[in-house]
Amino acid sequence: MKPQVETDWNVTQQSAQELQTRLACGVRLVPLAGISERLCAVAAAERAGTATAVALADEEPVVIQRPAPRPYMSGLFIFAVGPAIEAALEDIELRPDALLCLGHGIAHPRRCGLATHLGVLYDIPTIGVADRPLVGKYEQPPEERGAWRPLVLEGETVGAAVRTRRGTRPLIVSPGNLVTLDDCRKVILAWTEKYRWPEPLRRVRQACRLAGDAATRVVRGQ
DNA sequence: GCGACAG
DNA sequence: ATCTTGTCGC
Repeated sequence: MKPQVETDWNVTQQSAQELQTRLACGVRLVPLAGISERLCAVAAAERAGTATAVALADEEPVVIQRPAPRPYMSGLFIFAVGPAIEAALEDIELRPDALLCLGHGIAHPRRCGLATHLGVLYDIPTIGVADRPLVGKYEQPPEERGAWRPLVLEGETVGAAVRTRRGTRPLIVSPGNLVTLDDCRKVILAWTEKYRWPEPLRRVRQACRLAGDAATRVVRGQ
């Protein structure tokens, strides 16, 4: 799949932030049509100037590495890994019903985290899932799987802390684009069983870490 | 002003 | 993310 818009990833911090503010206006938090059978999970990371992106729609994950336009910065995650993600998604032939993204959606200082950014670029439903909040506050949900509490930023609910498994910290989910917060909770629980992370995200996270570590060893010359 | 700060 | 320490489930 290809984005609707061509992006210049080599931009200054200020224009990157301005782009985020602009893209946030294009977000539509409407209910996901039907049950999303065909999901695509996406994970990315930057290390030592190299961005690694992994996309998984079928059995085999697509692993891509590209030079990072800029180092990772909190709040500007996608500007470190954008080219790698675009390359990985280009190898996904069949357009998925939704993108499950490692990172935040609207739970972001400018309401435009990685999941939201991708959702607007590709005009596709996206859900952001993260280990912890970037911004916002939540109360601890009960221990039962499925329990949740809203993630509140500036008086607005921008996501949810969802207990996907007993005895583990909740995951932070937020709408990216073309989904509701209810959709996010529903999808995350539907794809979680034994582990804290939804299975597709578990796989792309692991593949991303393995590939990233390997690339770092090459850079170091080991 | 200072700390916090997705991967 | 990565590292370290402590706890818990199999």
